[in-house]
Amino acid sequence: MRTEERQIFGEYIKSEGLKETAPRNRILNAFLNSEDHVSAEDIYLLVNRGKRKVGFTTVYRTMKLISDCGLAREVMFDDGIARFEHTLGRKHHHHLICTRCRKVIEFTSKTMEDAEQALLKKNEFELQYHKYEIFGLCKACREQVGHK
Amino acid sequence: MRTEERQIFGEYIKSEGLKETAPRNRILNAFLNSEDHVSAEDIYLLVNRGKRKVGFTTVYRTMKLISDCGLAREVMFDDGIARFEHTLGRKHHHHLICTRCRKVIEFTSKTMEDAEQALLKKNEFELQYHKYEIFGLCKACREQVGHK
DNA sequence: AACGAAATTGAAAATCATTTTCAATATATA
DNA sequence: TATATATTGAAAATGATTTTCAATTTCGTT
Ligand SMILES: [Mn+2]
Ligand SMILES: [Mn+2]
Ligand SMILES: [Zn+2]
Ligand SMILES: [Zn+2]
Repeated sequence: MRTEERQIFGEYIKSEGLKETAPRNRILNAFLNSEDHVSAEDIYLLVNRGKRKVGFTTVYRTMKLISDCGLAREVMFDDGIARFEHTLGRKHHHHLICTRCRKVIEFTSKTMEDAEQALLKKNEFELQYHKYEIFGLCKACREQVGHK
Repeated sequence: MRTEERQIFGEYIKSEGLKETAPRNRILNAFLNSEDHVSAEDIYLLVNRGKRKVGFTTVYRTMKLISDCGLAREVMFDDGIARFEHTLGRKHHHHLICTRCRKVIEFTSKTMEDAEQALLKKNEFELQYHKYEIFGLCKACREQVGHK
């Protein structure tokens, strides 16, 4: 499984004159088997469930490679912890983040993108990247907290 | 000048059983005389231009008081440095940030706010706060960099 | 005006995610 | 297999912010 991703990573490694190693493959596997928005620590824990250990440093370095070759994107919410999400075959999107249970809902909005285009034009601003994050309570948490 | 702000701060200090001190007043003055989006370091430098020195710790602590009493809001862009902006009499807004010269343009958009409302309703999500930050090149930088 | 309880100050140490350093180890090409 | 080059990971460094704590200041009460 995840043949395409592994191939992209392998080719990137080769093209950069880097070497294929066991730690790198284990980290790539952990990431490919993970759900969205995993931190370096998440990966570190996933990768080190067995006997052989991989260091934190290598996790950080390899997640950078995985990002650089186009398989992941680093997102930074409000807690100072970088997280990685899959990018292959995924569309650009933004996030609704539950401050209680940390659930993340992804969204896109044509209306908003259009409004942004107009805004950029009006301010003669050239977009490089943007982040739109909405923090609050998800449905489940809202019910548990008793907000109406 | 800035009578109202000083009064709000003074009343907050009193109501919390805190004490009015020279360092606090100097930091408040520096903030009140500053433009938007100043960092703790900015305030530290402004406050320490003269003879008497105020420590970094006190700047951080006092900026928290200034925020807590409603005169400032802490905003965190992409560089890991907290900045403070004035809130008294200002409307909610978001930011266009030039990655080259660090100029910040504030904006609001009724269209976007409406789209967000629809999004929140659709996802049964209760808003607490949100951030919308657009990074790119301002007009001046675009011209200097030679982007069309 | 002086007293004294309580708050404040700021230098230094701690925090915490992430990065850098560097000696030991692994990979890949000849 | 030899060798050049890249990788690893423990430990130290980083950098913004917070915490600690002994010395100092504030302010209501004598
Ligand atoms: Mn996402
Ligand atoms: Mn602003
Ligand atoms: Zn939730
Ligand atoms: Zn600019």
